[in-house]
Amino acid sequence: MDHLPSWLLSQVSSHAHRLVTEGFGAAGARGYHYRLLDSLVTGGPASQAALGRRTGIYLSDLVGALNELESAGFVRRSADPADKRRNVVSLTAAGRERAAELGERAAAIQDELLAPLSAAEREQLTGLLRRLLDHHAAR
Amino acid sequence: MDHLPSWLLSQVSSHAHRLVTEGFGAAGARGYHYRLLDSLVTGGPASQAALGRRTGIYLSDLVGALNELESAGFVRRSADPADKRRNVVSLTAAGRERAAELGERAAAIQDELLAPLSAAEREQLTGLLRRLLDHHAAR
DNA sequence: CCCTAACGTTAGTGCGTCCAATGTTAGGCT
DNA sequence: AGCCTAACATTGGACGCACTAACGTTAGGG
Repeated sequence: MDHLPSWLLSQVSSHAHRLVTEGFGAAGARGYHYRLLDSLVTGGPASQAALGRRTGIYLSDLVGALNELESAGFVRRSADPADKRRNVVSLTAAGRERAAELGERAAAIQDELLAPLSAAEREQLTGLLRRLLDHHAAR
Repeated sequence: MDHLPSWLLSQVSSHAHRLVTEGFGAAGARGYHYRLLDSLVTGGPASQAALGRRTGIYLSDLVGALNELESAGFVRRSADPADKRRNVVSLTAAGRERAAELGERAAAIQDELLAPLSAAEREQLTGLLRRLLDHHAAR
């Protein structure tokens, strides 16, 4: 069975997931929080629908995650004057700090996950994964 | 964010997971079933504890998965005469057939998942993943 | 002979992904 | 203008997988 890439992938991903939930969990966060904050940092404010497209998170799950981030003061929902259907989600100052904090944790997690690989191998891996992702993300 | 391997890994793994659950789900199975049947084919009969070690499935989850496989007639639990604590889990004839059927599906899923990669690249990928897995599986 | 460890089982948690249904608002078509 | 369809935010639910805690039973070593 250990010859099948999907098995390997799921096993490695399971370890990765454990590292991520441990690392973020120790800070009282989870994967969705980081994904959202990071997307807001690099992509700017956006409606929830746009945020969902950017992060790959389902709209229904986004609601809950944003509720958590909002009541923690990291994020703000404001009505879009140009389109009353939309909430414009943006970072607060605290949210920007939080994003930086979680970013550092993410880097540490990265390092632990990829510990056995050289820098060149890490790039190889990300290149291959990226191509797989691009292929499948295109539906 | 798309520069972080753990993000890539989780995204790719998410697509892989979707393909797997779709592929197996269409046959009324799920990942645990295939993992277990395959492990029984390649590793022979074993106690549940040993099976858990071989597949990486938690003992507690194994119970449920084996219940499903057993009531479908694919697997048999028999008391180990040498150790009354153990159940020896073994394949039935139907189970062997089922394993072959799911194996074919697994191969098709593989192919779909790795479609954009050449044979050499697939080996590169599995090599890298395997090294990550070995590193982290060693606790 | 007792203590500890291994075994199988039950129950419950958490995260991430996904689907279905609802009410609201925008925008295109006629 | 009015209608219809699509987009948006939200709720409530489901499932797969990983993981923990607790329990009773049995083996085996000190």
